[in-house]
Amino acid sequence: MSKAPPPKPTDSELEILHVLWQHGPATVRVINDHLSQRRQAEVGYTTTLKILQLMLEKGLVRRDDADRSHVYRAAVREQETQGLLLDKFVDAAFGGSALKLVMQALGSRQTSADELAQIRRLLNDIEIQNSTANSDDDEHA
Amino acid sequence: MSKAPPPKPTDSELEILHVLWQHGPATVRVINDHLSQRRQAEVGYTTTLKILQLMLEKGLVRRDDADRSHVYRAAVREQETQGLLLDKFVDAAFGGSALKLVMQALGSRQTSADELAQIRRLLNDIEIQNSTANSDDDEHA
DNA sequence: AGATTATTACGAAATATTTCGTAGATAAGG
DNA sequence: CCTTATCTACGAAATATTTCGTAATAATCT
Repeated sequence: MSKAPPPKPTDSELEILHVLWQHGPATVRVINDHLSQRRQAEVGYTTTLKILQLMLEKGLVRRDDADRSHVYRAAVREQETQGLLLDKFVDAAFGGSALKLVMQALGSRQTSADELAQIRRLLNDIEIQNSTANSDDDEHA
Repeated sequence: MSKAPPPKPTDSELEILHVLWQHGPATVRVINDHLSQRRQAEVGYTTTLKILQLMLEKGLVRRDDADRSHVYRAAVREQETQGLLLDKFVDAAFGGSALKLVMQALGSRQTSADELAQIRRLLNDIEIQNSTANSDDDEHA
């Protein structure tokens, strides 16, 4: 009885997680520099520090405080976190229909031929999985 | 000079918009009943009223106050609103990559054969549009 | 009419999130 | 050693969102 899954990150927390996922473990200074670049305005150093401290309490990051400048790293995986957020978002914005979301994402923006090809490959993979999983239905073939 | 596009709805506002999109114009009472059902706990009547009043100011809903019980209706379209939210979400959660979002949505959940077929149709449509839109490049053919 | 009920308007408390200032400690430079 | 810079911890202000209580008004019922 010790598992309390980390909660859904807030917007700021997610922004920090992006930095950690892409950059790897980093100090507050490094993270803050990245955030400041990503936005128009400077981000206060202690603002970033504070959010990281809150994230630590929530279990979203871990830290190594061996040195004076603590080093933070993500404690949640990118894909899992995105999956969690996606579930919530599908519910909130698309009434739970992932299909509608995909249709909207593909329909209302320009998608390159290369990306379309990737999606087709994924569709093929999924159908193969579906058919092997359903082999009871198909056994006559 | 009179266009101020309605802002991104909050979570509660979106929940109300869902009711209005599905049910059509409705009174506070009706909307509140729907919300109360959708959740575990009762929602205070004046809570719903208050949010609707704020939504009115923001231009997210319109109201007919001819009768004593005002009738509210959505002032933003479902698809447009979802598109707006999707853009923000793709940026925040997937670093701007709609492709990643689609892959995640399709990959990490079960998708029926019927849904897969719908997506294939959409992909075909998009490719046709891409090729006719690019006819400048292809005119030599 | 008088009492009860339903409704709107409005202020403000409750909650969540973001932001920053200040204090204290530690390191680094001169 | 003293000054300056950097860092952490912490409190709290600023902002956004949600929730609800109260008062005023209008409709309904007996």
